[in-house]
Amino acid sequence: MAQDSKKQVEQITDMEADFTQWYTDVCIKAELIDYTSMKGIFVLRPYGYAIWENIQAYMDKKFKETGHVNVAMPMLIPESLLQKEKDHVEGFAPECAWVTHGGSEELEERLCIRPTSETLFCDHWSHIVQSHRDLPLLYNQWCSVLRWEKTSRPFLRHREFLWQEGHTLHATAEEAIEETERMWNVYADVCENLLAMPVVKGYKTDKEKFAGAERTYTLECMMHDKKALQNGTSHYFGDGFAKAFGIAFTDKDNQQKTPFETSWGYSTRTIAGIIMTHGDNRGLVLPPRVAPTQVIIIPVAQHKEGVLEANQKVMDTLKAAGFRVKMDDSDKAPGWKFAEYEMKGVPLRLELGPKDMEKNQCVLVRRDSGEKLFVSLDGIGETVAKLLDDIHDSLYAKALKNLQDNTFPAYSLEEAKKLQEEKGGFIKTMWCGDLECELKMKEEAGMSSRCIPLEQEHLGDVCAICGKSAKHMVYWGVAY
RNA sequence: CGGGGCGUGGCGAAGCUUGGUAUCGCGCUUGGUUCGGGACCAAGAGGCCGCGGGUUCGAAUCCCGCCGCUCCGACCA
Repeated sequence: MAQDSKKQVEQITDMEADFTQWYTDVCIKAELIDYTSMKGIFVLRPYGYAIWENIQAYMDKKFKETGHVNVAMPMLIPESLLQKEKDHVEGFAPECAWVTHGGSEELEERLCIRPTSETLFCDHWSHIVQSHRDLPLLYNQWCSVLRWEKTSRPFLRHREFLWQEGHTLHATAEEAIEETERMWNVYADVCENLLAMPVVKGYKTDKEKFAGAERTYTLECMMHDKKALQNGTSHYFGDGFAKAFGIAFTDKDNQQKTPFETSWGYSTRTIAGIIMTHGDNRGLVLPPRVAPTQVIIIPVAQHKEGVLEANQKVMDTLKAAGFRVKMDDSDKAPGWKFAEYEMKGVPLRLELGPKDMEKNQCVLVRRDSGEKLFVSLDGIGETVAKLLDDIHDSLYAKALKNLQDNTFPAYSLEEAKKLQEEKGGFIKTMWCGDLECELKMKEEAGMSSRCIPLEQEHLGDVCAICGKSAKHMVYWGVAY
């Protein structure tokens, strides 16, 4: 037994010993991802991709319910197009990859592989928008984008990554702002109700906002190591892009007007969030609503008469009830299977052997708590449904506690620095709104502003950094 | 882009100091015994030792150059 448990811990580095290594181990050993011969470009393996597919299915439904349609834009952006909006090109040009040749011939104009598609949507819209009757345009696309990052890590920062990018165009600023906030709320719903990840909702400071945006709304999550992960952003562009691209429409009053734009994106980065929010030293812990397999059935003593049939019957019942269920009837030892599916984060394990068959019961084991339950096979569907909901709720509660327990107010730069060094997490302070203070916080305490939360608290009247009159309460933290 | 670490069957490593037939564990294949927390026995398969050059009778090992991965910084919607 001692040897067995030793073998288990050798598989995955303890997160307390080396959080970074733990994270990488989980990504690889849970078979989410594989490295390729290209730096920063990864294979999403079937199990990892299946998580994304579940997120995709949930989000796509929400997008369509809120009136959006999917489109497919080109992968390449001519340099001249990218350069039309000044802030935008300054933000993205340094990390663009360029296509310079077609076959053996050098191109007259080089083409950027899309790092994001604002410019493509704008160019397209400038062709098709004429009347107020053409608005709003509520578009979304599922695609991959390329950003030539200097350092990369699985899910957290890829050079190529999968995401969705929504782009919308509206007749009025009010409508566009409403849309930006609507999609921000959709993202919050995804985080909380699908992924069991509590969020801090707020908007970015000027320093941290998206290149070309007037306002960036963000969702900030806290990871197990108390670092911040930005999980979904929604941008209000005003009419800046529309003006730069010459998009105009004739309004009801026969006046030429410039429309207002939004964009919002959510990427596979969220899978890093799932891992670092819920995972433990045995591996991945998946929230039930995105888990590719919600219940893994492990027949015990499967060579004995009737065991496989009994297990098959339970699987059929659960499948018919709409659960994602698998049975592992391979000839591996049961202990191996237990460890394997724990590493892969399957929320519930169902064991069924001869002893259970006699009693018309099975064993259910929760991945999140390890709790072992002996339950009747009658009404197994209802039992599983309730347990999966319980697991979701307790994962959320645990993550929320981590967020709350590690968020601290500070009233001076010195205090913020000390809190960051000793405790980590989110530090909230009052702030005057000046860039210099933001830079000073980064310089002295190593923290960037995470967001100006929607729910403001009055911690005092003056900026914790410079002592001048305060404008907002800000969350600070070390970010991924 | 700066600093550290590492490149040897699928994975993890030993061998390198002191040059001389490619080793070990896990995994994989086949057969058998097992089966309620990572089973056991037996027989097998699998290698441009990261790449290129040099020294040498002979290089995984020594020398020069390059490439890649990884961690920590800086940078990053």
